[in-house]
Amino acid sequence: MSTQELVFSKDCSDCPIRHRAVCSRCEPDELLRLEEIKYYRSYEAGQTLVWSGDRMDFVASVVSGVAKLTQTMEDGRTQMVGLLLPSDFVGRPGRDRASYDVTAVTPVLMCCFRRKPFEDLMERTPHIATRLLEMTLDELDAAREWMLLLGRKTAREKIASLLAIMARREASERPARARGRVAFELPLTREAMADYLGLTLETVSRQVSSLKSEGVIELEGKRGIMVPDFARLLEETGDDTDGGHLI
Amino acid sequence: MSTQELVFSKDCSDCPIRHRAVCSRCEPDELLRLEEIKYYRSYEAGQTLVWSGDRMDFVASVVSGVAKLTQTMEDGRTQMVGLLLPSDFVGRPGRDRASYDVTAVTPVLMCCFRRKPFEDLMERTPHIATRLLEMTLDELDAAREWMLLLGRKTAREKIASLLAIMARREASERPARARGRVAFELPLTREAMADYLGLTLETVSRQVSSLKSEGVIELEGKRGIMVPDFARLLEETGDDTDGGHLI
DNA sequence: CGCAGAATTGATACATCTCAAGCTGGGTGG
DNA sequence: CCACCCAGCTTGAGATGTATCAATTCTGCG
Repeated sequence: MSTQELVFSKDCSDCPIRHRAVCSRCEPDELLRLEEIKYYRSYEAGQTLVWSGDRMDFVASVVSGVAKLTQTMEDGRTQMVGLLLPSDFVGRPGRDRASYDVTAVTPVLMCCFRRKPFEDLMERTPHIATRLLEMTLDELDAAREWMLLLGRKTAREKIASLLAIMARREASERPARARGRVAFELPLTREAMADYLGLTLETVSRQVSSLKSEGVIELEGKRGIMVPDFARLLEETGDDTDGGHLI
Repeated sequence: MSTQELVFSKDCSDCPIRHRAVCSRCEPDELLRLEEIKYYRSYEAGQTLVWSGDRMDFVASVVSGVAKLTQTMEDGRTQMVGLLLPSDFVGRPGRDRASYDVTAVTPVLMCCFRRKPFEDLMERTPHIATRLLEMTLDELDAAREWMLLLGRKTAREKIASLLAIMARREASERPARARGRVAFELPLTREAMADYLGLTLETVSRQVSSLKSEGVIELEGKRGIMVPDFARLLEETGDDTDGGHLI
C-alpha cells in the first residue's frame, strides 16, 4: 500500500522513453543537468496523482503505465480530456496550479522534476523548450481530433475510433503482424471508456457487444481485444480510410 | 472581389496585437527582424484561407476579424475545432501541410510570415518560441474545456457557455460596464454556432429562443446579444459559478 | 465458496435530430 | 417604389439514438 514502490535514479541513457520524451532532443551534457534534478515516483492503479486546483510544484514524464486527465462538473458529470501514455508530459511550466485531475489507470512510474529548477533549465536549454512545443502541438492536434469525435460521431463510431487508436499504437510498438490483424490490451474500464467518449457505460457496453457479435472485434478475457481485420474496424470509425494501413 | 483589399507594411510598434501575439515578448531589435519578413493579407467574410491537406508555406497572426478552424467528415458532418480571434496564431512551424480548413467568418486581416524564414528566426529568437509555447498551451487548455462541453453538456448549457465566453471577451476588451450587464456582437451564424457546439442549427435556434423568452438574453437585430445579468447566464452554463464576475 | 466490482442486458424515457413549413429583413431590379 | 427574392432564422411534428433505471450475470480473488 506504499505510494512509492520503486524510487531509484537510473541513468537517463538507458531510459525507455529517452527518444520520445521531453528530453529527447537533449545533448549528453544537457541530459546530465536534467539528471541532477530528476526523481522517480510510482503510483498504484486508481491513485490520483494531482487534484484539479491543487498546487503543483513539479512537472513529469510518464515512464510506464497509463494515466488519465479528467474534468468534473459540480453535479458529477466527468469528461476525460487526455490519456497519458509513456513519454507523455504532465504539468505546465509557468503555472503553479493543476487544471485537471490526474489519475493512474494502471500502475504508473513518473520521472519528475521540481517545477522551478525545470523552468530555469528550460530557459537555458532551447532543446527542451523546442521539444515541449512540438509535443504540445501534437497534443493540440489530438485534442482537436477528439473534438470531432465528441461533437459529431455516433456511439458506434466513437468506440471504433478508440479501438483503432489503441490498435495503431500497439502496431507501432510491436513488430508488424499478419496483415491487418492486431491484438492488444485495453487498460480502460467501461466507465473510463465512457468518460473518454462522452457516453454512458451502458452505451459503451452495448456497442462493444454489437461490434463483437458482428465479428469486427473479438474479446479475450476482460481486457484483451483482438481485431481480425483492421481495415474493417476503420470502416466503422467514420474517418477517411485511405486503404486502412495499420501505421 | 479582390482577395487583398489592403496590403501595407505598418510599423510593428503601433500594431493593435503587439502585446498579445506571438511577437509580444520580442525586443525592439527582434521586432525589426520580424518586420523584414512579414506581409499583410486580407480576406473577405466566407473566404477560405487554407484547405485541410493543402500545402501551407506561411504562418500568421490574426490582426483583426474572426476566422474558424473546421474539420469535415466524408459524409459532410463538420465540427469547428477552433475560433481564431485577433492575436491568435495560425499554422504550425515544422509542418508543411494544413491540418484543418481555415475560413474567414468576418473580414480578416492577417500578418503573415513565410514559414521557412520564420522557423529560422524562431531558432535564433527564444522569445518567439517561448511565447508560441505559452499560446499553444493556452489553446490546449481551451480545447480541453471544449471537450467537456462537447462530451457532457446539454444543448442549453452549450449555448450559454458559448455566449458566456463571448461576453467575457467583450468585457475584457471594453471598459467595465454596469454590474453584470454586457452587450456584444456574435459574429457567428446559427449554423456556425451549431458546428462549434456539436448541435444542429435547429437545436441552436430553439435554445437561443428559449433563453430569450426566459429573459436570460435579449436579441438586438440579427447579431446583437444583450446579457442583462451575467451571473444569471453563468448559472445556465453548468460550470462552477464562483460568484460570477465578468473577468 | 462466495463476495464485490465490472460488465451485460432489458424496458422505458427523453433530448436532440430530421424533415418540413413558414417567417423575416435587407437588397435588387423592374 | 414596390414586389420579389434569398439567406438566415424560427417553429412544428414525428423519428431516433442515447440516457436512465433496474435486474442479472460474469470474473477474479480472498
